[in-house]
Amino acid sequence: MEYNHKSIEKKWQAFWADNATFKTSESTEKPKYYVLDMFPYPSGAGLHVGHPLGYIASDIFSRFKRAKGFNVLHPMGYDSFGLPAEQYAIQTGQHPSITTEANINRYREQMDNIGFSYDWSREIRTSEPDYYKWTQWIFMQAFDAWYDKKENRAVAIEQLVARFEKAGSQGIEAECDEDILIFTAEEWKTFSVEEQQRELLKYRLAYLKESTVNWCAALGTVLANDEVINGVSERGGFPVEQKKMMQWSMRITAYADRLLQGLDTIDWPEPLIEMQRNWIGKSTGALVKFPIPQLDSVIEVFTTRVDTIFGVSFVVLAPEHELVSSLTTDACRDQVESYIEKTAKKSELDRMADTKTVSGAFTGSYAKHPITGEDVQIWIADYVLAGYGTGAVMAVPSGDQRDYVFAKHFGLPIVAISDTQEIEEAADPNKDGRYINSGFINGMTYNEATEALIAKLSELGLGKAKVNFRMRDAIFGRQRYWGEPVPVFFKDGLPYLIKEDELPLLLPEVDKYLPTESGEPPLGRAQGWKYQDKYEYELSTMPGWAGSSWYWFRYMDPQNREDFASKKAIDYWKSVDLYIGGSEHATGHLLYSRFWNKILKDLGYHNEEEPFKKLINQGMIQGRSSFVYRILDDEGKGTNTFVSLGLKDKYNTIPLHVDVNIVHHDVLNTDKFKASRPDYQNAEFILEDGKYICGTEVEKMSKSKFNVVNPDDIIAQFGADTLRLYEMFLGPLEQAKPWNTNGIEGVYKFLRKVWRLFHDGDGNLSISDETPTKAEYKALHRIIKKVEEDIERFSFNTSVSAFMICVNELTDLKCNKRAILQDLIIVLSSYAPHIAEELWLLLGNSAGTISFADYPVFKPEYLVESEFAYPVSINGKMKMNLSLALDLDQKAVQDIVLSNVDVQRFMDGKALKKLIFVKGKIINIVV
RNA sequence: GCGGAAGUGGCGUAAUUGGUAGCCGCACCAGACUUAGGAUCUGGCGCCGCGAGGCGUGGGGGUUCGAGUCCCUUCUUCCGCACCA
Repeated sequence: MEYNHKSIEKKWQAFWADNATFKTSESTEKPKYYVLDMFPYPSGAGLHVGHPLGYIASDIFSRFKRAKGFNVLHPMGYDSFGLPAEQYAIQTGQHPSITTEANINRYREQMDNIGFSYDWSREIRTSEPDYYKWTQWIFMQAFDAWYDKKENRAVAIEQLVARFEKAGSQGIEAECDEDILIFTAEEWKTFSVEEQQRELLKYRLAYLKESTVNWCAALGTVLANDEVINGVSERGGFPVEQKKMMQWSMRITAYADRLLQGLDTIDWPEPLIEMQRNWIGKSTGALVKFPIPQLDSVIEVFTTRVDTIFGVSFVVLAPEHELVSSLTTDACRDQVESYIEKTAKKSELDRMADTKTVSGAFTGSYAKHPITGEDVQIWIADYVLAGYGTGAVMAVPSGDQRDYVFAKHFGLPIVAISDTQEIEEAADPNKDGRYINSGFINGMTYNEATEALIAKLSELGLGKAKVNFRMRDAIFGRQRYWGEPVPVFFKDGLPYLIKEDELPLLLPEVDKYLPTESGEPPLGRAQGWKYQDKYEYELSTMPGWAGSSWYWFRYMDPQNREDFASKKAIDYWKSVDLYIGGSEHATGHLLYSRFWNKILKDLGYHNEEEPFKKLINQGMIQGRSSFVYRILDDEGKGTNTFVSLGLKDKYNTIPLHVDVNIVHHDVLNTDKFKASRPDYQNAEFILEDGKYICGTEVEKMSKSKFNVVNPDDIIAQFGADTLRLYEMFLGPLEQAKPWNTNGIEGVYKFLRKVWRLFHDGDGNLSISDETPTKAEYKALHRIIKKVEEDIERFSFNTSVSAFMICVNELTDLKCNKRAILQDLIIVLSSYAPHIAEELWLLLGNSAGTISFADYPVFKPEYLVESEFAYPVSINGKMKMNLSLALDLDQKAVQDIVLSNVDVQRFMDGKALKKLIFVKGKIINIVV
């Protein structure tokens, strides 16, 4: 019988499903191991060959760990709330749940074809009420919690209320809004319920507040910072503007330091850690106050270079700064107002693109320098961002390039403050010199000056040391339909949680998925959707990241109706040991998940500070587009003649994308091409060497570029095992690479060779029970060792190569020994499980037990040879073969070396200086 | 501009982590078998050279008996952030 991937793979996929082979339970003595994939959003396009790359790697890893005796949790589910299904619903009127269900079924079918070892009994979908009940529940925990800076953790809100009742707001250090009230216990008790609630809202981890948000008019919703890329929406690329709105937010900034520190404790790719660090953006500096006597007020600025304070020649406010209008003098009002109007008109995108032009306006007012008391001009300019620091900066032209350019442009003074500064051409921010023109810090070093200035400013009450973060709180509400309803109702304009036993708050039916006429979100269309028929529910829904920020817990105990997961399950599975997914989630999902994990930990639901111990980013698989070259006639119109790549420069041509599925090794199948479209029916070709060669280009894989390769097609032709091996063989897992079907035959051939090892020339099963030879053991144990080493360092591509070498050797040895083949297919079964299961059965084992078979133990003695020859160099130059025994000591080796005739001739009477040994093997002789 | 990753045959890649550069596969070439297939098998395949031999890991320099690997310098590509005070 020949290798028939179709029947084998269908058979074993059905077997695994029927026997629930990969169902996992917690009641076992085995050590646990949790392997997680980033669950997909089920889009309408289905999977292309790029999507399963990470899933294949995690499946190989899971199967390997299982074979090595671990109890492996390897689940899969769907992040099924999201924009595309809703956009489709708006266009067609079809309920997003219907589209989503259809897409999920398609995804499932495609995944099943690849032969993954998921425990499907644990499947979850974020859009199912059973699931989002707990997303809502977690929101409620965050609403009912505040962040105690003294304990450095989140604490239940009741404890804050208790402290207010006992001692007022005295002594409480919280991460909270800035406009909190100061009150005594007695005053607190006199507050009305509304007043108390309004005050508590300023402390809650999930809170409602008027804030500046990214508003995307085209999507009709606000977006979080990570959903805005270069000033446009991540989904759809629509323009985004800044707008003040009442919005739900999550107080992620309270966790900024812990999110930063945690990065040192997890095994993640360095680029990803760096991205999160930059996103959090911690900077240490000082807050300095510049008094404005005429307003009896101050301008607060944040600076990381307080040491340069004597170089301040002006102060700049963001145009949106609240003091601008009161500071502007009548003489300057026209200019200032027209400048504010001009910058307000600029979109976020324009403002970011235009960093070259210097612009600004003088307010006409002056602030007092906090140390010297001199007057400094107050300007406004859009290079100062309202959203960072205090929205105001002290300008030090000699030390900061932006201030320098601004000062040059508007003719403001530039004062050197260090004896090493060179400021003829540009600002010089160096910290190496001693200070000059700097009052009492003259002659000091950077560290001395910084310390002295902070002490001085504190003494004056005009400044203090301050740590600032770039990260903002995460906007949590979305004015969309297809998401989790926020479990909140409004009474007297204030938000209250619904009762826990009324969860889930079900997503109501609506007649259309568009905002209401009065501009409310789609949920405003729901008929009679009121809490206890009295109060209005919150109409916005949760953002896409809500459901994915805790899902790894739900897999631990997916059917639990009492808890998001039982204590027992959480104690057993703890956290994710290995997480595989794309780096595009660096500042979104991966940060939010760490955030929610910490909230739940603080509130006592588990003990793990970090959710994902080790993380691997699989590289993106790009498309490899193929092109044909249509010849243009004299008028520049397309003819029906196409010229092969090598000859195209002789003609005037236009490249056209051609479906990569009718191109083989860059050679076009001209018959299929003609049949592909009616207007190509009479196409003619100018060939080279009798072939039509296509041009290629690496692009994103997409339908419009005709470069999408569907895993189903590959599987139909070569089988799932070939697809799995080939995706790994393509290159290092973490590297981005284009998909190229050229070369897949090599992997397919390999599997056929494996199959033939078990069969004789006539295709009959042929297995010998003889004792294997040394050479056969050597081939086997090399692959056992190699695969083990490779899997632990996630180098799957080199393992596939090693399998090929091993099988080539065994083929050459005509090895059909049971002892060798059985162990070989156990090792292979993580990579190519279907063929391994089939061969396992052919060897007479019981069906479906290979996944849990005794994994072969590597025995180094099979790789050791007692005597062997290898090349050795003398003084790194001449190379000669030496025969040595491995177990000799170095003295004995030296004697052999010196007695060698070739060595003696080369030494020509010189003395032997030393022998260079590497791992017990001599590789160089120095004379 | 700042931060990160990476440059090796015609192509994807490998190299025991400082030790015979190019494993494995694709493509290509030659041969075998074949009523010819986009099949299978065998051999060859970095570059120059008939050859012995020489050169060779983006370029230049250095450390070392020995460098794809370490150091300095420079170029190129990709990714992330981007007026962050």
